[in-house]
Amino acid sequence: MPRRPRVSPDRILAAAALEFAERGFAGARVDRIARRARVNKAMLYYHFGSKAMLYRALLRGLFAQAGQRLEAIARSDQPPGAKMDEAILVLAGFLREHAFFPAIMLREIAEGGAHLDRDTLALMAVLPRTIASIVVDGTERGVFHNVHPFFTYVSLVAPIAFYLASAPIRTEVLQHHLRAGGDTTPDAFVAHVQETVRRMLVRNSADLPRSL
Amino acid sequence: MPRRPRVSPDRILAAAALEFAERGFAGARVDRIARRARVNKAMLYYHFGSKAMLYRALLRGLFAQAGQRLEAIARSDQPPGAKMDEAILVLAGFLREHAFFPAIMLREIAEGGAHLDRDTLALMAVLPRTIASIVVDGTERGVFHNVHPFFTYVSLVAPIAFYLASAPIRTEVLQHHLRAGGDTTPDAFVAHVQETVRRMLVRNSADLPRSL
DNA sequence: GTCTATACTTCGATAGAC
DNA sequence: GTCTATCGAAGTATAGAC
Repeated sequence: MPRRPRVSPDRILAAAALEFAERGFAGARVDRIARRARVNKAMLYYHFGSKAMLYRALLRGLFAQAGQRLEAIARSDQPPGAKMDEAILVLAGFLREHAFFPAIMLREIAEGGAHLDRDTLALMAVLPRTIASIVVDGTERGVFHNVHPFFTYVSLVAPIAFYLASAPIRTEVLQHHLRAGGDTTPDAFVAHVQETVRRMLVRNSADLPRSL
Repeated sequence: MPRRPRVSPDRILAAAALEFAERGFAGARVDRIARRARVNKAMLYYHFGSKAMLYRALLRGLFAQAGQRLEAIARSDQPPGAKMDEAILVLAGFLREHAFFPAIMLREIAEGGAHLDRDTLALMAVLPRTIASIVVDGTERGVFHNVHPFFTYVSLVAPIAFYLASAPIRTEVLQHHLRAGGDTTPDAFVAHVQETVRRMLVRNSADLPRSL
């Protein structure tokens, strides 16, 4: 059973990810994507049909994978607090593995989903729903403080995406000697978000790690 | 002393704000901005020189105003905890007054400051620096837990900008019956961020409001 | 300061050979 | 499946009259 050649589409998707992250949907140039993928433009259209379809194919893959990882954690057999800790770690890990993804997320929020179809939107909605399910579970079991499930999602995904996507502008600001941000590492920031969410959700201070 | 006519430039800036927020720098169309401002394109170029200069003029004004409001709070005579509470309220208030601003902020982070000059970058950097100064002050006075000042800034600005900018996509998701987010209000979300940051910064649980 | 008409460029997409 | 060449639309910017 001969498998279809996957190398060309995959290289195009990888190139598109970089281009869309750096320039946004409107700013991305199909010629540049093709060149970066070392494929000619006609090939790109042959595989994906249009710029918009290429964009959606990219986002579907990204959100599907991220959603699956989070859902696995939600299904796992751990106390809610541990699930939340791991969810933050895994989501941040996914965004760091795909360094172009944070910028695309921020842009897509700002864009209001203008270039997305129903399917892609549905895959995107898995993320907040999964985090919300962990929050609801913890609240019902009485181990979490009563916090709005969707607010919890925003409180963790926004800082992570914002922090990771802001690396270029922080470098820019540093080069101009404007000093805002200082020295930080992604590891430290993810730990900070975990700690923040723990403090946000904890019921009694006895459960808090270290010194509150 | 005759003052120059400010109505045309102001209308152009207002129209540009909407266009850049909805479509981003690359997606924005100068024709559309001119039409929305009810001036012809030549007028726009007469006042602002180019699309990029118009964009920068808009961002300078926005960040200058926002920065001034935050700095006034930092200078005020209040305990650090009250300053932080008010800083969040005022920053969120500013973003809500200028409903197009959150989307522009997210886009500019993703863009890596590509269309900004040194001046605009400097005005932008005032925001994290001012929040950081409040955190450092509170930590030195011993009323705040030792949290990274820049992390604190990201932890409050990112959720607020993300939440406010996500209104269109949340509406979109709701219309497709995908249910993620549910019923929320900006007021409730801002209160949530205040509470989150309080819990993040508080030293002893006795200082925590309500039941922790 | 304000307008119309247009020059010049870039971009998404496709035709058609192999 | 892969390529070259190119079309037509859309975009930024400006010339030049008033």
